[in-house]
Amino acid sequence: MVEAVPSWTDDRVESLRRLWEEGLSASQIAAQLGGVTRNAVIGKVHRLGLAGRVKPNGAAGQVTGRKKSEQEDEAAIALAEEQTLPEPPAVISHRPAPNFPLVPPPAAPEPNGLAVSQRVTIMDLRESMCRWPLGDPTSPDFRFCGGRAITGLPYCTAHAQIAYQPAAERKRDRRVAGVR
DNA sequence: CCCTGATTCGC
DNA sequence: GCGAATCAGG
Repeated sequence: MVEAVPSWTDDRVESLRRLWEEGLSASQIAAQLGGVTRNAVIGKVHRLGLAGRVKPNGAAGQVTGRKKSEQEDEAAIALAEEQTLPEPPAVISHRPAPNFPLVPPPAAPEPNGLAVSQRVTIMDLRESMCRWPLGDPTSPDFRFCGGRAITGLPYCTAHAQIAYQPAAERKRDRRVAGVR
């Protein structure tokens, strides 16, 4: 099933607006919307006149003035242990993945040429590594995707798109109130 | 190197 | 209008 590339439907623009205002970076928004690049997001944001956020926001982005080395390593492990099961970021406005497949996803678009299945154990999990679960968490064979996660998100671009699929399009006519 | 948004410009 | 390429910066 090859879904046509969505455009900037009212739905998506709505999400874009909210996510942007919530302080997510363009790349993060792009990952969640899927089908668009951060450039597309930025371009749209400007066209919408949303550019210029008063909130630089480094929280969801990079850690400013932080020594990232061992610390982040432990942080990643702690994070992983704490959430062996998938956790939907609070910023998600749609719905998180209904269920996580216990098998690797099909081929995922990786423009960066990253390996799709760079599975790693919890011990090798590092910050900025995709934490998409693979297998039974109680099994010794349990692994994480391990690909390069989008900064601020627990998954790589491929898994982020699977995890954050936009809610089914509302086909219910809601134009009763305002047809325009 | 990783990332950020801003801008340009061909489509 | 759209978004890749590019720019300028952290």
